[in-house]
Amino acid sequence: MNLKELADSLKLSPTTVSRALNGYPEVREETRNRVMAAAKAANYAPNIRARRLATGRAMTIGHVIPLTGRAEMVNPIFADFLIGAGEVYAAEGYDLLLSMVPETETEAAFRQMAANGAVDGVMVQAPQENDPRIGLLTELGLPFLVHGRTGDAQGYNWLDIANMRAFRRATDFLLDLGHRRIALINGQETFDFARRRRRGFEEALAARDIPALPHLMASDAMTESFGYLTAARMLDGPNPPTAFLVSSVILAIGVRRAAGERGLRMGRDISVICHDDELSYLNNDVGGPAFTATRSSIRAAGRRCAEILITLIRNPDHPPIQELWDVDLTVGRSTGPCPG
Amino acid sequence: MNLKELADSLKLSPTTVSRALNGYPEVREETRNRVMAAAKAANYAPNIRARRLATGRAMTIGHVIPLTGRAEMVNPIFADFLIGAGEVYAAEGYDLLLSMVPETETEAAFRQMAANGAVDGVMVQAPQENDPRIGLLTELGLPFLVHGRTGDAQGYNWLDIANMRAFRRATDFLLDLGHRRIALINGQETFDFARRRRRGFEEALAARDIPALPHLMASDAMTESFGYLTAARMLDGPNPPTAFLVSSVILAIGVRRAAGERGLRMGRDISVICHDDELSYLNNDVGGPAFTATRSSIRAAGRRCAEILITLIRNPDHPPIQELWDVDLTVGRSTGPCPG
DNA sequence: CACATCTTCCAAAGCGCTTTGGGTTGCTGT
DNA sequence: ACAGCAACCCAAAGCGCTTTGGAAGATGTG
Repeated sequence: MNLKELADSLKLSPTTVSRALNGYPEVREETRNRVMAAAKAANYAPNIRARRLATGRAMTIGHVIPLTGRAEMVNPIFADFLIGAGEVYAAEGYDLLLSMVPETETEAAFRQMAANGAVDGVMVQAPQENDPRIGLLTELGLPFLVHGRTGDAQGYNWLDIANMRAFRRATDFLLDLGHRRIALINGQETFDFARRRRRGFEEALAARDIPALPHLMASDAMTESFGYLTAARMLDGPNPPTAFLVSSVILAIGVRRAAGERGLRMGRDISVICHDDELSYLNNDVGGPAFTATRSSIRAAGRRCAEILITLIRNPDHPPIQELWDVDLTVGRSTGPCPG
Repeated sequence: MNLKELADSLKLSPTTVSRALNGYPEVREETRNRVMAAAKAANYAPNIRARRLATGRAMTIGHVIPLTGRAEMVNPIFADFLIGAGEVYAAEGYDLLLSMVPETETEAAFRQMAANGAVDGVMVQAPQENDPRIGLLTELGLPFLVHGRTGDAQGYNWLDIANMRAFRRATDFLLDLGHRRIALINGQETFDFARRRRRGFEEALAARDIPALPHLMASDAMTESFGYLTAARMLDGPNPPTAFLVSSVILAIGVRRAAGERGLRMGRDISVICHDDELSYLNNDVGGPAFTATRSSIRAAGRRCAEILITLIRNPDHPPIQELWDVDLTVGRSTGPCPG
């Protein structure tokens, strides 16, 4: 059943039926009701491919996930972010086009998207230092929003959390508890967020004239095993840390495993603070927070990012939107005074 | 730049340019090369919306994720599955349309998709008992593939792992080690996979005349905290289990936390077997498997599911494809003989 | 009553591609 | 020299919708 058939069955023109269905005013209320009823009865839904061609809008937003071959940076995070964004897209009538491409082909993927009109805008996640995607998308004229930021953070749209401030605060918290040998287990420092976190960490130490110890700093993809192996190595080495600051709950779980195997009790023998993205399947709050954590819901970020991007798509001349979210520090059972 | 302009610039008809670009034989090799070169030089990409309308194919596959409000069942699993499927889609030229809808609206979402022609087929995940989606999609005539299966598993396309066999084998393994009080921490038993796993568990016990103990069986969304709370409750209660069989690594991490807090060493004081989906950020293999586990890569399943679905879309009259994957049991450090 | 103004509807022209159903041209064999 | 046949190319008709630019009829105005 298409528009023409529906119109014929109603003895109306396709024009009128289209207008009735889309809420235009030039149609009598009674006619509109007739049309609506007939459409519903016939289980009619306008062909979305034809509509997209006719309107010139794709009503689709693209998320391009670069596949790196290693544990995808995106993986632990992107599911929740996607769900948050997807909720908003659905509510606003946008489709979500998810594109997995080898990292080397992301530029081609974006060029393709811009040229073939598959999407009205794209979401950019996990920017790296001087991320080429930002310049490229600007050049292509495709509306985009960056979750995170990089470079001077000027002239493009982004939403980010205050990573540096969060990690500075977390470090101060550990220092106040008397810890001096604090380890940092970070995400890959090609990513901007990880660099900022490290800087927050280092600044807090520097402010108290405490040297950052290279053997107590590590960074890589945020997997449980990386957290485990790193913590194990540090704990077994000379001058082991008394506290860990780690960039995700997943890493923290690895740290907990290493500590547990060595008979170290978290919050007593050893302290751990992590960044908690509030992943739905890793709730840190049941029975009081297990980990002391800087926290910020990645799903909420996804929702807000979607809202902003849709605003930008609807208002092409909108000035850049930049939003910085502050981060809570929640005290849990994984931290305590420095022993000894 | 559109096809007509490109054709004009080449002094050819749109027909010929279209054919040249799409690899049809009725065009001289020399002409084809000229067209290709011009297209590349002009950075031309055919408008995908127009192409979709003209061909009648969406070249898009839909994944509908029902939002339940609680920790989405899909969440821990679906990211890896999606990545696997997405790789194949990208390679085959299909787009992935991801649709998050409140659970109550999934039927409407499918009807919409079928009527408006947004997708050529859909992937169905995590089927429940007598899942209404199967009947609905059959009725709508939309090609679909179920990851998992339900009911009599007849007459529709699915790919599943041998859940029952896996859990029966895992239970036998624990029984052989001398364990008699074995706890089952399962996913929500509205899902078919969880029911099968429970049956495997129960059959193994029944085969040795060991009663299944209701207070040692629990099922809910597979979050870390559910694993933790349940294990804690069981361990603190009367007749605590000496072994746990759990439905995911995430649950197992919760169990490990509960055990750790009680000073119980895994593999010595207590045994744990889990099902390992080989999530990329929860690698169980680093330094030898931490958990004894039944394992099957969810990402590989995603890849294969995508392949099958594409086959079905390309061959509408293909007889049902049903694929059952066997599951390995990997022995790790989390199991040992029953103490005492 | 003539004229302007809404209100309500429609015909037709796109949107940018694919595809059907021919036409030309040049070559072969007789 | 001419029919027969490939090889190569094109005009035009869709695909199913939206949207422009009226037209017809109803209503108000001086």
